[in-house]
Amino acid sequence: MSTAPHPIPTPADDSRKPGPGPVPLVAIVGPTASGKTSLGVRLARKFGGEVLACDSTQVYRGFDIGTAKPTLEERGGIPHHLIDLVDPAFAFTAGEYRVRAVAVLEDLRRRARLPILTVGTGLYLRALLEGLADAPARSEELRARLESCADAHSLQYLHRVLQRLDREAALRIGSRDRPKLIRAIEVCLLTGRSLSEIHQAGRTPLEGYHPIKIGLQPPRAALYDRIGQRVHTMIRRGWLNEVNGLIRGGVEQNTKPFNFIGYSELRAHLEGTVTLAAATKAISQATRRYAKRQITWFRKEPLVHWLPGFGDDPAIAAAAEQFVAGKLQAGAST
RNA sequence: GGACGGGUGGGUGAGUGGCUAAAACCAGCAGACUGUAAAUCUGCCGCUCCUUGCGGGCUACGGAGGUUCGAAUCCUCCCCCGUCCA
Repeated sequence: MSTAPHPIPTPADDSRKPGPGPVPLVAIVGPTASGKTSLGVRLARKFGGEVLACDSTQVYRGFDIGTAKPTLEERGGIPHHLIDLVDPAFAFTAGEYRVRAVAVLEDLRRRARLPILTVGTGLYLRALLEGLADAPARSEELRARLESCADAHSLQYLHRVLQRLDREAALRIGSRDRPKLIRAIEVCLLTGRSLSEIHQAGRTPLEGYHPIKIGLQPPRAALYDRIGQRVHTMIRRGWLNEVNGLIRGGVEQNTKPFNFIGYSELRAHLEGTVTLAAATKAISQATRRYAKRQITWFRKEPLVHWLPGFGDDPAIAAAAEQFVAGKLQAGAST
């Protein structure tokens, strides 16, 4: 047992907070290709749940195969939420995700269904569960100015600007980390307060849910192997056609989802710049690096019950079911 | 058979006598990350020892010898690869 029990509300708590008590929420974390989708559907079937994707890429309409969006068949009749929310030109963010996810959670609560999150994007899970600081959303105009400022001068220049605005953030953020520099400066200029100050003020965590977190941790070599296979499968399923359709449909090359792993590589192949073999190799490699970053992030995630294999491995799935059943029972008996 | 070109650390590849455990890039590993996060950034990356230091030892540039205070770098022979000529 790698998780500590969740705090059980005492009568005193209940009297202070009238209304329905905390409700369980299952989150399956793990790197790409670890079998989260399959496990999510299985748990949903078993426990009367619905799946919520927690993935920054699956929210984009039209980007299906490359983002490993579950097919209708894979969904097995289980409702899936937080998929296909926006068009490619839209810059979807963690803040936006939180708002949408909370709405879905409330809906499931009303209908007494168990939410099951399949989490590929650690930041989004954190934004949902722990909240984000009270910082403003991105401002496209301001960012455009900061971007051109970075181009005109240098990233070092932006870093010096940040030093003046927010010494602490400047120490934390590398002088070559463009997106983070820009966000920190953006927040300072928008609010007149420093990002560090805003962070210190704290976050507002999600209330009324107690998370049951399961982590999938297949052996590294097996995971890398499966990633390679999956890239081929995706191509066999028509990923190239998908990319072709997006291009012909007028989706701009510089939109956010076109920079997801695979899309730019396949676009290059369609334009004749690289062979399919080279593109495939590059995609597998990028996916492996991505999986590694996810693993690094999830290692720090608190209170995760780790299982040493793929989510579609029957033994692992059975262990997950057992764990969730135990947690649900413990929660129900209070 | 002859003429060239080449064999460098997991890969590509720089390096022509000391500043070289050997550039750079890739792969790999580890880490960071509060509104672009499938993004972005950072560190490590021959082995080993300790008093963890711009520290010591060992091994390393196809192989074996040699020249030299000192060689991945020069010489000799051998092996292998590529291109061309027969």
